[in-house]
Amino acid sequence: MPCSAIVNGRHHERRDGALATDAFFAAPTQDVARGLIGAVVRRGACAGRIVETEAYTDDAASHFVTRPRSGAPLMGGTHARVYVYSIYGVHLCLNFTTDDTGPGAVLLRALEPVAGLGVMRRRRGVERVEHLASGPAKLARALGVTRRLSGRRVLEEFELVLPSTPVPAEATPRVGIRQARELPWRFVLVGTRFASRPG
DNA sequence: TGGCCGATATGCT
DNA sequence: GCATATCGGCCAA
Repeated sequence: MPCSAIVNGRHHERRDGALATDAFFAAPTQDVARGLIGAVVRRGACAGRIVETEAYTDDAASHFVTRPRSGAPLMGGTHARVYVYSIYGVHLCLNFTTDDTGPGAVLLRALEPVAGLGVMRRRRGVERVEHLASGPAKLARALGVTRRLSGRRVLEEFELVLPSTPVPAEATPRVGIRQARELPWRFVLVGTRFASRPG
């Protein structure tokens, strides 16, 4: 979705922002989670605006702690890598690893679909656009994520365009966890209809 | 090797 | 709002 900045000799407003770099993911995990709100992530024909994320570090709910064999190596040893995990047997969830000084990953929880809606509908088996990627496992399925992506470099598997103008986001407790519920490390785009649940 | 639990989704009341 | 399918990952034994 790149668009030229110059048309007919005049500068037009840029709708797209900067492409993310590996350095973007080296920052503290909460900053990366917050910074991804409003970004557009693309994989193949499918793209969506990120409207909900969560940060995980070395807290008690983090896979760095609860999955020391499968999750910790990526969360603790890398940034700008894909971390895919399975949950409840039949679901996959998509994370990007963060923080070049310690363990961290951001869970992508919901997208506002912007391209490839037909492919997403086929993969998900639902019609309503609000339901295509309104949850972490729905999102992973809509984008065609597989376990084989885990460990790959994020920017080799996805195109990621960061917002060009500030985007309002709200911080809330994370969803579906029992430990560390008090930490406000879930970020939701203000006013979106595409989150897994209200802010 | 068995048992428990989970960063969920879906369908039904 | 609530029940439950389903199985990978982990650990105790």
